[in-house]
Amino acid sequence: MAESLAQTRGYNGFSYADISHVLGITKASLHYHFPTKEALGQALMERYAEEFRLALARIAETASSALEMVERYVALYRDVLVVGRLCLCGMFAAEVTTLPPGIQDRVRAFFDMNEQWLSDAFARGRHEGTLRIEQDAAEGARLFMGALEGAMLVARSYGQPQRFDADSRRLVALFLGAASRS
Amino acid sequence: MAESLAQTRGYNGFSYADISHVLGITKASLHYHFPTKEALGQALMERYAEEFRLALARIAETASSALEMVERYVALYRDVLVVGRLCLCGMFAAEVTTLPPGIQDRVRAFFDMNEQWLSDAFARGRHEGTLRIEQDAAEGARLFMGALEGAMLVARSYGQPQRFDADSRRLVALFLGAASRS
DNA sequence: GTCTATAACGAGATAGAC
DNA sequence: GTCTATCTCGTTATAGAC
Repeated sequence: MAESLAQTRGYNGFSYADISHVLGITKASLHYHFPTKEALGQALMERYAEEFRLALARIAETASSALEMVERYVALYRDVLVVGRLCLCGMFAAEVTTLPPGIQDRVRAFFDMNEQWLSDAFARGRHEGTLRIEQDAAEGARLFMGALEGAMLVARSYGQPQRFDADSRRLVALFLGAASRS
Repeated sequence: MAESLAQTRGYNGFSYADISHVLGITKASLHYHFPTKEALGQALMERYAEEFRLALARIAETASSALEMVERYVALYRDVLVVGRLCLCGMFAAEVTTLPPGIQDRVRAFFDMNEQWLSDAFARGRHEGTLRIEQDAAEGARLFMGALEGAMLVARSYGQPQRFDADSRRLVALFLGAASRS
């Protein structure tokens, strides 16, 4: 599928021919659905962001603590890493200078959404008394998201998801923890 | 220059033609110096890693504290970000599945070198009593390096190096700080 | 070492039949 | 919607003159 190829090889690393082989249809048929590669890239980003948005909403509704929210957030990333992919937006962010502007905008919008959600999670942690870090929740959210993207990037280049696990555990522990045992 | 193009657009985002235009020579002449793109990519990685190695050695020799080591390490990354580039290895890490194996190896070797150096810096911080984090220095080094790579990636997609500055300041503060004022 | 010229291939994209 | 056929362009790479 196109999404998988984009997350594995990047926007400049896959072609209409690659997708058509996997799907068993011709390039011309693909162009019927997505006239240009820009349109294809936009559709990919749109769907990816929408599914991620839904997943985050589900977590926010059902999680019983800020810690659980963040741990399940990390698991979303881990799930794509273990199958050899990167976050689609992390991948596109690396290639951003070569992307059509319409796709660049969507990359930033995805990051914005993630930062907002994490910011809410950390604010909840503060309310619960489990936030370990004194700082502004929004600023912490940026650091956290960037650190996760980087941890994925490096871990995948080694083919070792465990590297991501170690990093993400430490990272979560830095931000949130059990309430003080008083 | 080829290095700049690779750090800005990625391995799959530049061509012999791009470089030849910038250098004012023909593609054929470029092929005389670098017969294949794989050879060109390897040469790029080799030089980048060697210059980084020298820069790190200089810092380790002249820095007067672990905090200064790490701050100057962060400045190395910042310097490439402010001119719109990524760390060459961060970029290549995103494209790693599309790279010739000989280049993949060098990407990992670069990360290994960075982790080792940071690990030494944190060990020094522990010796000085400025290490804030209880953990294994090597594990902290991985988290730190990955977080910096990710912070660059995200900051550049916004065209805002200040994002990187905010993240890196927080990150450094998490790991190292002034000695307790006792 | 650098050039012109060209090969060989894959990319994104279109026309038009079915 | 999917196909065959084709186009145009950019890519890596080579041959051979200067």
